[in-house]
Amino acid sequence: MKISNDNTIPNLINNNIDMFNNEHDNQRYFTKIAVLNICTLTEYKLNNIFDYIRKNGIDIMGITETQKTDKEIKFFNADKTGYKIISHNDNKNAIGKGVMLLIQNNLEKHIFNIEKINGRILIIDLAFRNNKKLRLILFYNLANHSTSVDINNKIDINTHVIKQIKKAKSQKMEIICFGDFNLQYRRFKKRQDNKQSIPKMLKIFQKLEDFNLWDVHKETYDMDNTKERMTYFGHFNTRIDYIWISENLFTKTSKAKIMNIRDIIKTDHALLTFDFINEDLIYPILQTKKLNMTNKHLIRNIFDFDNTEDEDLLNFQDDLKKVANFFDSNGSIEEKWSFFKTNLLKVKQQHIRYKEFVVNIDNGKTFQHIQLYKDLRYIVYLRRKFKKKLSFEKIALNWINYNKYLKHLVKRNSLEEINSTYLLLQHRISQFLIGQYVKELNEIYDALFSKFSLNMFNLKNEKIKEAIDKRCADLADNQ
DNA sequence: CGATGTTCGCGGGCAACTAG
DNA sequence: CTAGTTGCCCGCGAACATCG
Repeated sequence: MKISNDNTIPNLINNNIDMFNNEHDNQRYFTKIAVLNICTLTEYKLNNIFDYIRKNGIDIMGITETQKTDKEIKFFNADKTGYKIISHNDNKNAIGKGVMLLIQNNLEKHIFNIEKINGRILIIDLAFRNNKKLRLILFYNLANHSTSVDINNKIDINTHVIKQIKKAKSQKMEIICFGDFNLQYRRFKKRQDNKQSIPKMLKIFQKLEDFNLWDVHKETYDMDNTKERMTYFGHFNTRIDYIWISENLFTKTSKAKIMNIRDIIKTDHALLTFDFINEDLIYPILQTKKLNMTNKHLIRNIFDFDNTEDEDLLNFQDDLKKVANFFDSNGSIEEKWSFFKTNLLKVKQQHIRYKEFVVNIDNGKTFQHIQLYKDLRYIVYLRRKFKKKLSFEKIALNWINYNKYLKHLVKRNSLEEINSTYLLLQHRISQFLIGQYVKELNEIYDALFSKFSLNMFNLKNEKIKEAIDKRCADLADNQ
């Protein structure tokens, strides 16, 4: 098991934020996710669920098999305080289908995209600061697969899910894929271990693993080596409910549980929960984008015939002739190309020396990516937030994080003259001093700007000098 | 929702001008 | 000479747009 070495430890900063909102102690630090097959939703059950999630501080709760239309759920008389309901079902034929998501109000406003498929899949995309995105995929698969039609439908649902995961991966989103899969991992594993062919239905597990998603409960309980924990208690007890999450989330997971809450809510499934440290996801420390240092110079290899020994050149020609005999002039253009790539290039690399050639990326065009410019933009961004009432409140709440970053920024640009300003020393900020804060931000801005323009000036001069030098060299060569 | 980019109108600052 | 007027430029922020 590979885990990246990001050992995020709870720190003082976040504890302070907790104190700020003293409602639930850990709420701000951990985000809790749960999923339950409700086995037909009723008004009574819904109220019980709300009661339960409020008590346990669950942020996002997935419910499967509601068997109720969106309208019916809308008119349930339930105390929804603090949460929003997003339900989805096939409104013509709601039986045996229906998924629903209960999401905390302060997370709900981060939603920027909702997709609903076949009354069985509910996809919700959330966006957070710093280009962090999270995709929730809640799904409830067909329960029976006795007929070939059912099997095909089941596979169809699976492919939908896989497609959406693929899309999310390509957009670098974190993924939580959870729900009642109605498929047993155990069966997949057995087939795989015995090197038997895997039924199409079960291939979804293969895909999930290929996408580097983790079955959080399997890993937490170490089910591969110990006894399996069941999630469904019917004629046979089986494990068919899962929460699969992307690697980054998995590394930040603190707890994962399979719980029996059947004495509170009547259903034949267990409740699955897990929580993760949300520090870098939902309440991040503000940062501007990091510079991509690896791409600063493009290194290309160029063959250097002039400096290659004569002997090697002769060998090269001999080998080339030998290889050329295998060339198929009737082949397609792709075949010819791959022939060239695999054979000729190989021979060339064997005999001919090559030198490294560094391609400089034009700095003038990439000035927007230098740290100084980013910092400059950051000040503008911060100043704007200060001036707006709503965003000011947000800043006030998270001031310690902003303050920390601002201090970093000042230090990074070694703006000594700014170091002792009022703004940087405050642990709390007051709305009555906004004018003062903006003034000080302007000071920082001015200092940064003068540095920036100096930088640009130097850069420009360098380029001019470069151009002149080059011309001189050309001139000398020509004479 | 958040990040980023773009457009556009407003007002301050400044210079040139003008009326008293 | 001075106080007020006009016109212009520029920077800023609000608002809008776009993407994911």
